[in-house]
Amino acid sequence: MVQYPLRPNKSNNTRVKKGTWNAEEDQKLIAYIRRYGIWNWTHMPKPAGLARTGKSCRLRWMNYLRPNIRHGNITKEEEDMIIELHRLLGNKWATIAARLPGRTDNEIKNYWNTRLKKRIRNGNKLQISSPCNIKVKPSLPTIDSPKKETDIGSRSEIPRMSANSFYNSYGVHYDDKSSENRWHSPSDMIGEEESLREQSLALKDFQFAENFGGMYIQSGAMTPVFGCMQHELVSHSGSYEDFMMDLWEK
DNA sequence: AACATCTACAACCGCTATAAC
DNA sequence: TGTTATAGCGGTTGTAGATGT
Repeated sequence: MVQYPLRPNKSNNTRVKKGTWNAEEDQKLIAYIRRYGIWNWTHMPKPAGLARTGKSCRLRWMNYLRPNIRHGNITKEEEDMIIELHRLLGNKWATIAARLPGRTDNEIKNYWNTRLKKRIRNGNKLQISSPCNIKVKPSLPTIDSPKKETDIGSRSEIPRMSANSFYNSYGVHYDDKSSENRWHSPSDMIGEEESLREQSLALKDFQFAENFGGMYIQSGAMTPVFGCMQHELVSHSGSYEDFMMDLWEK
């Protein structure tokens, strides 16, 4: 869509392509991540054979190529959730996106800016067809820092560990040992029923979902830092504190 | 049919947070 | 403690396609 010319990259004098990604570039990025995983966005483009910045690769992956992205129209239910969550959180697009499985922050931001905002501007009240029953509670403290009540929705709500950027940025985990040699996705691993259960959790307990959302939605399939699989996250029967303690003791 | 305007959305940019050194 | 590298977020831009005149 957006077409930009190749520009010289100041740092290494290579030419960096900008603008819309084509199918060949998508294939290169997918193939590379399938083979090597995501180790460093900045240094990935060159070995992947892409004349793109790491930032551009990350954006393309996160917003379009990542498994489990839902392409297509926003449903009425999703719209209701966006409206309600925006009312509660403001422009915290990433946080709102974490409540809507398969939707990206960019997509939600665009939807708001191009459709919903206009309705407000025109003086039409945004009516929610069915209440979402979302309650915002004071946040739980994170592992390494106390929580402020006003900090709802910020990135700091995701439990931090030394390698936090690892699971934050790794949209997926590819298991070479898998006999089927294919991507794992939350629905692959935990099944539709568990996926629905997770969504239900998200609605029932905002904060619980906040912490799960950071790991589950952003990391896609697995949290290697914790050494546990997604189905362990969603099937944990105890409280959030119990869950975190279990992880630390592992 | 030709042109103007609008809409949707992919992708960019600048900034901040965090980790590593 | 300061600096640097990296990832992530939110605001904004640019353009293809749709719609209106």
